[in-house]
Amino acid sequence: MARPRSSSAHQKVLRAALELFGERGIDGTSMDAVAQASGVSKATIYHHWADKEALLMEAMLLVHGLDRESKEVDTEDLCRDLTTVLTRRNPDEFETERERLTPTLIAYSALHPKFGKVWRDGFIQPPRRSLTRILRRGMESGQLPADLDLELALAILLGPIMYVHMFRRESRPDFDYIGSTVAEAFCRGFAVEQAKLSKLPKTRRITVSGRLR
Amino acid sequence: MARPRSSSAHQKVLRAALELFGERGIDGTSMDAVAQASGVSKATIYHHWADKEALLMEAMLLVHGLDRESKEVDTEDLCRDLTTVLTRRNPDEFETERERLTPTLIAYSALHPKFGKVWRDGFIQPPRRSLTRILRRGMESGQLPADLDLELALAILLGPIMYVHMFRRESRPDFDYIGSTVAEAFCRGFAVEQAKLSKLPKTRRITVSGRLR
DNA sequence: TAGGCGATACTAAACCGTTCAGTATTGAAA
DNA sequence: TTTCAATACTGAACGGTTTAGTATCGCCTA
Repeated sequence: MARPRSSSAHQKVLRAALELFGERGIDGTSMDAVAQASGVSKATIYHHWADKEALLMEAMLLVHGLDRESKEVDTEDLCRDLTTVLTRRNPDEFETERERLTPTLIAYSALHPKFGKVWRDGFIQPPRRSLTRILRRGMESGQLPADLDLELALAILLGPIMYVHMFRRESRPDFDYIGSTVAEAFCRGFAVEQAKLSKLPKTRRITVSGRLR
Repeated sequence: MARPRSSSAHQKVLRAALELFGERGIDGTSMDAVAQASGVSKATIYHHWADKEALLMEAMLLVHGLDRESKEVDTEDLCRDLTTVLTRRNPDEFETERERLTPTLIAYSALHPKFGKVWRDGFIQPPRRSLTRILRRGMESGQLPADLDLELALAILLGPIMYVHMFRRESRPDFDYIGSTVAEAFCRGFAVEQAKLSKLPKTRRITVSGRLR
């Protein structure tokens, strides 16, 4: 028909929104500020997005990567598979923005359950599912204890990475290094062969799913 | 002089603020809402605190426990010491409030560096220091590799607990269980005796401070 | 009787979302 | 190639709401 929407304006707004959301928080960023920073008029912004939340949602999708191919890995080598998933980088170009946005999204998700569900389903669950599949295979093949506490295992694998994301941002840590180290430490700590070699007295053995025995 | 300030009003405001900050976030909580919820007039609130940030600060101190005895532990048993620190509960009565407030504080700290510094110095650093001391002893005594990457070790120890706090709040996890399991897994993964028994091929040995060799 | 207290009104600023007149840009018909 | 209708964009203004913080009252108590 007639004039199509300017995708350049669309992109400029998204970039500016990302920048500002990360810098000042979501509540701390007014639509006027987005308009000014992007150079796109507020009226136009409201033609492209219904409201601030819609803009936030698309910005989040952009920064987290829209594709999210969650290719599965299965190389028989438990530790290698875990490492692969834990060191998998997101399609990056928005790494900085994502890093800065993450704390804000955590808080926002805690306060807005609806948004939180979308965020978690889209970006927290996928790696959890990949890891879960690998762990289950390990349990079935006997490499891991059959009564492994999955929830705890996921926390042990993903927690350190999140921790570093959260508190060591300025020191620009090497996430590949962390991911592989965590995976290997996990395997050492939980793989059945290792457990059998443990010299820890039985009373302090880890049962992993139950408490200490 | 004359009439002293009502400590009851003071407490009521703090409690209400905690409740609301946790429930709606900091930016999402107006001083009017605090006044209404506490039953204390806004004028009185501003007699007790200079501004919203001062109120937030005191509320945070309250919820995190003002005392914070950071008793050191040293029982020659590395793993036991780590477990002790990781399962140390805070003086509780405000557990619920603290749990709810944490995501908000993470975001707020990321956006307000000044506040963030106080928060981290007060409540993130102490356990880190305790653990660091224990880890150093382990390195000196030879129980841990001399070139252990402290930053990474801290992430591995504290990350899983934070992860569970963050994402598994509803499932009411048992933090003592997590703390002790993480400590023991860490010891298995990194203690030198265990490492020597490792059957992993040398090329996949973990050097812990450097990358993979 | 000095000063804390509650109630309420107030200010100045910021916010979101809407509206509108005027201008620029487009695809398609002529 | 020209024309034209349809739509997007700008810039500015505006309404209604909310905010942090101040000010002004009497009332009440240590």
